[in-house]
Amino acid sequence: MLTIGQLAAYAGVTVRAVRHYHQIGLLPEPERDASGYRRYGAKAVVSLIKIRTLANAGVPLSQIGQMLDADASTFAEAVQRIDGDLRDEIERLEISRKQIAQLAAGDSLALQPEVVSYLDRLREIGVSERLVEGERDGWILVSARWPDQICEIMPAKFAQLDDPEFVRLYRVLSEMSESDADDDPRLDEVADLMAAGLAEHAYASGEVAHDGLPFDLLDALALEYDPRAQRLLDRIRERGWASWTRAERLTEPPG
Amino acid sequence: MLTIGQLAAYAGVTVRAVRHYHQIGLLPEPERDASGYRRYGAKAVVSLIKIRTLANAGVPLSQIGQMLDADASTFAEAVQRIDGDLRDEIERLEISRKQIAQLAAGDSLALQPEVVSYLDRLREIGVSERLVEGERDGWILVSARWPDQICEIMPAKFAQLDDPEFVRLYRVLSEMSESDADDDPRLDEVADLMAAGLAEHAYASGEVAHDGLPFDLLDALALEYDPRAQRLLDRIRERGWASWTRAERLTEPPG
DNA sequence: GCTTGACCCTGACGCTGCGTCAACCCTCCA
DNA sequence: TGGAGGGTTGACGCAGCGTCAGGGTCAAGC
Repeated sequence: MLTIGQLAAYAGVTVRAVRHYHQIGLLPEPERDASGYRRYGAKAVVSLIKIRTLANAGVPLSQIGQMLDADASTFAEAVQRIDGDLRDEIERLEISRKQIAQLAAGDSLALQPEVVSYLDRLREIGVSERLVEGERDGWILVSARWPDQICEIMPAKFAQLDDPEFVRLYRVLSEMSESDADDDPRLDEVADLMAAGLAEHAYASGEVAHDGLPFDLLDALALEYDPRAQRLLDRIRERGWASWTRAERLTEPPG
Repeated sequence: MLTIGQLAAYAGVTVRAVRHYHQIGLLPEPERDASGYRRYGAKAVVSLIKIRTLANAGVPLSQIGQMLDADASTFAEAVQRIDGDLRDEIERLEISRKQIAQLAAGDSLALQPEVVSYLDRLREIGVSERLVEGERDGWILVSARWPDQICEIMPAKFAQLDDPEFVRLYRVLSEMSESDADDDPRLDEVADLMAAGLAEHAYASGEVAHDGLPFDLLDALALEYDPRAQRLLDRIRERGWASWTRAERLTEPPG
């Protein structure tokens, strides 16, 4: 007769594992000797080895019991099912690996490569790191909800980079965000540039751009990054636009 | 301001998950409104999306916090580590799949194919299902501890199948195990056949066969399957052998 | 003003397969 | 006889939430 330690050693498992199998009813509790020790026979060793064989093959403990006393076809069925589960799990992990491989650079976190290179272009034209981070978070919001629209939106954004007025807009915004001044004299210039950009964009896209995008959230994000953005938002609204993120008119343009 | 439900919906996670991230300190607790509801701003949405991006990539929650405020090289390092973990996990599952693929037939549970075909051969020569099951469990014990020796042992076992005396031995054993008789007249014949087989085997292998094999366990297994085996064991010992499973002499043969 | 349904809150257990104490008992060997 | 190295039960811990239970709140319709 074997003690639990000998049994476990024979099957190559821990004592704790054996006791666990008892607890969940997978391995029957054996007789006890006078001092309360469990005493095992050879059949227990065989049972334990069978259990471990299935467990090593990825069968959940909860199903091993049924499988051990199933007929051949039921067994084969269960094997099929478990193999399918394993396949799914492997697939999930493969996807994870692909995803993590895309996380090489910091910016690419949750962003498509087009957006990453757009952000790099912003840096090249002299936009401050702070403003770029704000842009990045905005794009994270957009691409989280409308990942498919990103590739439709980006070409227009890249085109803007060739527009000297757009470049100037971003540079001035950069400087303003770096300064500590509460009320910057360049606010009106920036608002004019923005309004012009919005008008152009509205013309280009026929004012039907991207319904359902999280504009409120984008505005809120900007305000959280810099509360002074409220002043700019007010100026934009004075010029008849709903927000800088939205080519949508509140009022018709004069004339 | 967003409620927890809106936040969760935006990031595509459950409310429970968000609360969990609060609990483990991954996402900071936001302000509460007058009625105690959590109120979130846009930055929380961004944070949550970043968290989910890493989590979906297989990063453990416990490491996401550090990764989010790590510099590029630390981040890349962590990515490497996690990718390695994922690879290991996938490999483990692949092995599981291979193992489970080998469990197609019932007998092959924990047994190499050689053994399975040996058992099939036993069936072919008319050995009862009961005895085959006993053999099978014996081989499970042997191959659990000495899987590498199986391929050394099996050829000799297959050779025995061509020996008419061996075949007769197994057939008689079969019949005896099926009967209910407590004391079978054929015991002596069987013991003689066994002793002869053991002598042959001892000669063939030079009496040095397979030290450390679980002979006691094999004997015990047989006795558990059929306590009447004890009588047979006694007869074998009378003939000078330690056990039927062991080509080892207790006493020198007469003459 | 009252109900209804959809949210929100905290607290707690459940799942998987054991690892790892804690606190105590039993056996064997020097 | 004492200490090492077994054994016993009981309990918490792990990851990442799901899922109650037992409340309070909000907006809307009657």
